[in-house]
Order: sequence, then C-alpha cells, then structure tokens
Amino acid sequence: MADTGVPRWLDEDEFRAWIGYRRMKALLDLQISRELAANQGLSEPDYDVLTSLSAAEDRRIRLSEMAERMLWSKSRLSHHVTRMQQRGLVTRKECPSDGRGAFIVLTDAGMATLRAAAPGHVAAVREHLIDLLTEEQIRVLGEVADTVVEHLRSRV
Amino acid sequence: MADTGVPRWLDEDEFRAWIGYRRMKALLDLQISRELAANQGLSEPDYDVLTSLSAAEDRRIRLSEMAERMLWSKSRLSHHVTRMQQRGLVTRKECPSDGRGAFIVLTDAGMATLRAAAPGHVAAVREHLIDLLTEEQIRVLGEVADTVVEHLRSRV
DNA sequence: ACTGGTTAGGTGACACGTCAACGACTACAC
DNA sequence: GTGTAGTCGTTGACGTGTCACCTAACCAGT
Repeated sequence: MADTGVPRWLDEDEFRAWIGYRRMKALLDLQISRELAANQGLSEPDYDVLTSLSAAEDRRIRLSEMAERMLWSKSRLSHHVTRMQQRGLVTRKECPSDGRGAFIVLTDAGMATLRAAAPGHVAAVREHLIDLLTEEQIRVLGEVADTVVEHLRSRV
Repeated sequence: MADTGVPRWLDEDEFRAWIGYRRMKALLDLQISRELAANQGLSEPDYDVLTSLSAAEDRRIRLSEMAERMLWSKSRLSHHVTRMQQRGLVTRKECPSDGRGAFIVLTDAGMATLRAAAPGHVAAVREHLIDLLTEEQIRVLGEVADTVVEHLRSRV
C-alpha cells in the first residue's frame, strides 16, 4: 500500500456514522449497565458470563472455550471469574482430563440471579435500542456488525 | 405500562443486531485503540480530548463545556485531564471570570502528537469500519446512532 | 450581609480490561 | 526418556471510568 501520509478524510456521512457510533456506544452501554446494576447488581460482562454458562452443558465450560466463544482474552475471563467467584455466582473446578485446565461452573445462586435479571435486561435492550428502530434498521445493524466482526476476526 | 414480568424476548434479527453490536464493539474498539497506542501512545479518549481541544478557540475549553460536548461526566474528564497533564499533552489554567472554573489547554506537544496520530487513526477507522460498508449501510448506521443518542439524551 | 440552593471541579475507592510475564502441564519429536 | 514447543490458566502492574462524596464558589431572594 502506497501510504501518502494523508489518507482520505471522512466525508459528512462517514463522519456522522463514526462519531454517532462512538456516542451511541457511550450512552447506550452506560444506560444498559446502570439498569442491570440497579436490578440485580450485575455488570454487563457478568450477565454475559452467566448467560453463556446457563446455556452450557452441565452449566460448566472450560475457561478457554468460554473465552473463545465470547471473544474475550483468557486473562480477562480469568480476572472476571475470580471476581464473580468471590460473589458466589460461579465456581471453578479443575479438569480431570487436562491438568492445566479448569471449568467454570454456574452456581445455583448465579442461576437464580440470572433468571431474576433477564426480563429487566431484555426490556432495557428493547427500550433503549431495538424498539427505537425499524425492521430495516435492525437488519442493517446486524449486517454491519457481522461484516466488521468477520473482518476483524479473520485478520489475526 | 402493564408489566407482565415477561417482556417480549428478542426475535432472530433483533438478537443478531444486539449481539452483533456487542461483538463489533468489543473487537473494533480493541483494534482501533491498539493501533492508536502503537502509533503515538494515545488511547481513544486521549485522542478525543486532543481533537476537541484543537478545534476550540485558543486551544482551550472550560472543563464543564468540554464534558458536555463529549458526553462525559465531569469526574471522568477531570481524571483523564490529570493523567494527560502528567504526560504533558494538556495543561490546566484557572478561569479569571469564575473562581470555580478551570480551562483545559492544549500544549504544543499535545498538538504535535495529535497531528502525528491523526492520519493513522483515520486510516484505521476506514480500514476496520467505513471502507467495509456500503453508502447505504453507513447512512443507516448514522441514523441508528442518532436515534439512540437522541432517545438517551432526552431522558435524563 | 445571610442563607439556601446550585454549579464547577476534584478525590478516593472500586470494578474493569490490557499487556507482559509466569508456572504448570501436554504433545510431539528424537 | 528427554528435550522443546506450545497451550492453559493465573497473576501483577497499570490505565481507565463509575459512583459517591467533598469543597469552593456563585447567585438569588431576603
């Protein structure tokens, strides 16, 4: 790529999309995470972990597999599980077949908290995002996200 | 609103949009911020602050006004300015007309760093977002963002 | 001048997430 | 078996951002 040092700047629509994305992200995440916290004292990452675990066989997953599914670094997941473990939402269990490995296991308390939090969380997502948009906009948002995710996943 | 306790769950497209948004956010922000850091040692918030300041009259803005423009909390901005000040990118200056007030002032070093970082940053935004999308998608993304931002700004 | 309410900005404690480095283990060569 | 490479998960240090709380200063009505 012949880099001239001055790439094409963003035009009006492009700038609007980029800045808009940044601002939407800032406000939306704050709002959603505030409601989640007020509801059951969970953060968004907490909720994600609980959701993944609740869908897993025997309510447990290997740390690595979980990290990969969630697109998290192992470090991040390990840190986060430590914090959630201290609150009794999950437990660690060593893996019999691989001495290096560990399972994350959803506790009953974790499951109960997730069940209690879910309706409010979905309602919040609807209220602050989904129900504001047309079907077409929802479809395009999904497309855009998939495009970007696909692009970034493949380039590592 | 008669809350039945079980709000409508997300259908396939809605779920795809929401989860996609979350994943796009995670990957895109990480990528953009990594390139920015590798380039001039700046974080995204650093870049935002520098950009705002460079566009301001006399390269200085009152902390409050800055916070409002950027949709940041004053606390966040204050913390961030402290860190940027320690790196010599900005300075604080007290406001003569309001004893409570303070200006944030862009230093020459800050301006130079911004100039050095800008081309690469724009290129990254293009490469990982804008240039992946059609004009139509860019337009819709801007619409969606504006809709959500408008909704959330008005409800405080 | 006084008082009560508001606004500007700062601070401390804490949760979060990155990176770099580490020890423990596995897997595969030879 | 013995090295050696790679993987699994953890940890420490650090920058970040939130919340709750604080002080100082402004400003209105009295």
